[in-house]
This record gives sequence, structure tokens and C-alpha cells, in this order.
Amino acid sequence: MPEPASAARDTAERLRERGERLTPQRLLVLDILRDAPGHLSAGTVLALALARYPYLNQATVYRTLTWLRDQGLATAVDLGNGHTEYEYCRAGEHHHHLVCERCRQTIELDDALVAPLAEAIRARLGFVPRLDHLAVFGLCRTCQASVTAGGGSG
Amino acid sequence: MPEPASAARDTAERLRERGERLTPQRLLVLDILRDAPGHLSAGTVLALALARYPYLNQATVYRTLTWLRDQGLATAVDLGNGHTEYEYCRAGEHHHHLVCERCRQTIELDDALVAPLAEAIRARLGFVPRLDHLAVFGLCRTCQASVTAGGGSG
DNA sequence: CTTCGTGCAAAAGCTTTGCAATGCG
DNA sequence: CGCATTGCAAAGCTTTTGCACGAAG
Repeated sequence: MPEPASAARDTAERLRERGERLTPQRLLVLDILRDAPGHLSAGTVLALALARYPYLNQATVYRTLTWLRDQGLATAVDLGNGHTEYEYCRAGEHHHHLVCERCRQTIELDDALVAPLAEAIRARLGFVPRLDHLAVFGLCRTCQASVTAGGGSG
Repeated sequence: MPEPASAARDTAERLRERGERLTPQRLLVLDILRDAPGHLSAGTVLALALARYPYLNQATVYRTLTWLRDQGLATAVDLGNGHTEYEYCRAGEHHHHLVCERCRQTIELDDALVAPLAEAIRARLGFVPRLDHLAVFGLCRTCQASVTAGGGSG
């Protein structure tokens, strides 16, 4: 199997130190996640991986994605599409999404608005929330108007 | 088909006024949701319904649950069990959950902590969030200790 | 009478699993 | 060398869909 591009290397060292097994498949998936501009579903990861290494298996992708999540290298989020999406986890970078239930548009939500909730949960309940990647459903500004007017949107 | 117990009656009036069709199946599902102490999955709703009316269909349950949600009579929440759970929606009552990813325990989360986030999203982004039933994943107090100590919990 | 909901059964989608072979460390 | 990981293919699970019949209004 071909060597994955390059970017995943330094992270690889860290994993090796933890005693984790580094396989070309894992490095490939990690690399794909890093290169991606946003979230990727397991299916998309598989498709992209297949372009570089035609023998990678679906089951391996799912297992690797779960493993990456456990290693803190990826975050998972459910945007209401019927599948989980994964994203490379940049250190301490939290970002969130507003998902319009009507037009399915997603809007970035600044962590500054979410952090206080996380902090309150931590301080007042002693529960450590994983609020690094929250999805909040609702209605976007445009669709509110459409609903009120009774018209249809795109 | 037998008459559903009784509790769903007054709500039924409201639905009728809206021009919604009231079928015994819908009343039955509504009744089951009302009687339930917490969340119910579609499968559980079906099982409970089957005990009272053996001919109710799975597809009807799913369709009815979606319909109840659209009518504002039920809220849906994904607690990470691989399926959506539904709960009877008491007027304006918002409640949320902290779900421990390790021991799967769920803790109630007061809406007072979540409401500010909802308000901020509304005020600053013009997005109307459906934050009536939020699930936040993370680690409960007990499991944090276990993880730190390296031990196992129940 | 017209429209919408129901039952049925099968399909659809994502995800997981068992097992033997392979390759990492 | 030993054991975790992979590949393969099939199953598992929740949820959705098409269609004809039946019931609500």
C-alpha cells in the first residue's frame, strides 16, 4: 500500500508513544480527515480513501474513525443527515453548528456562545461535557420568514 | 379497536380544532407517551401499544411519532443509543440531559443553564433554536474519577 | 364523497460483526 | 513471534416507502 501523503506524520509519533498501532490504513484515514475542509461521513472517507488505496475496507474505515475519536484526534457530530460526520480535531479548537430543519443549511456557531454553558455544567454539576462540536437544530432567519408567510423556500 | 384509556382527551380537542385527523392509533400513541415516565423509543412505543391493540403497525408508529413532534406534542432526543427517543411534551417545559459516555447514566440538566444559550443564538444570530430537549455527552463525576484512577465503573 | 391515515411487507440506509489471514511492533 | 488489525461478506438495526384498503370529516 502506498505511503499516505505526509501531514499525518507528527501526530503519528504521538500515537506511537502511546503504544497505539500505526497502520497505513489509519494514517490514510487520518490524512484524509486532515485535508478535508469540513465534516466527512464514513462513506465519503471511504470514497476518498479508495482513490488512493483501492483495497481499503468499509469496516476498517468505521473502526478507524471510532478509534480516532477515542484517541481525541477526531470529533463526531450528527447534523441530522442520518449518519455521523467526522472532522479532524485541531487542538482545543471548538466549533459548533446551527442546522436549519427546513432548508438544511448549516451555520457556524461561535464557541463563545457555547463555552458558558459548558462551564456552567462543569462548575455546577461536576459533569465534564464534551461540547467541542455541538449541533443545534432549529429555523434559520430566512425560513422563519417563509414559515410565517406560509410560502415555500428552496 | 378499543378506546385509548382517557388521558389524551383534552389534547385531542385541541388537535381537532386545528383540523388534524384523530385516529385511534394516534390517540393510543399519544396516551402511551403521556403515561411514560421518560423517553420511549419507537420500538418501545410499538411494544407497549401492541399490548393494548395487537394490530398497530410499526410504520404507523413512526409516522405518528413524527406527526406528534410536528404538532408540538412530543419532543425527540438522541441519547446516543442508536435510535431516537420520544417524550410527551408538556407545555413550555424544557428539560435536558447529560449523558455519561462511559457509564451511560443520564442526568437531568436544568433549562436555566441552557436558556441563555438559546437566547443568545436567537438574539445574535436570528436563528430560532429548538433547544427544548438537549442531550449533552461527556463524563459524569464518578467516571471522571475512574478514568483518572484507571479503574472501572459499573 | 374526497382525502388522508393505516397495514403490510419489503427496501433502504448506515453501521457492526465473525472469522481467517496479514502485518505491526 | 504474538496479538491487534484488516478484509470480506453478511447480518443487524432503525427507519422509510409503495400501494391498496379503510376510515375520518
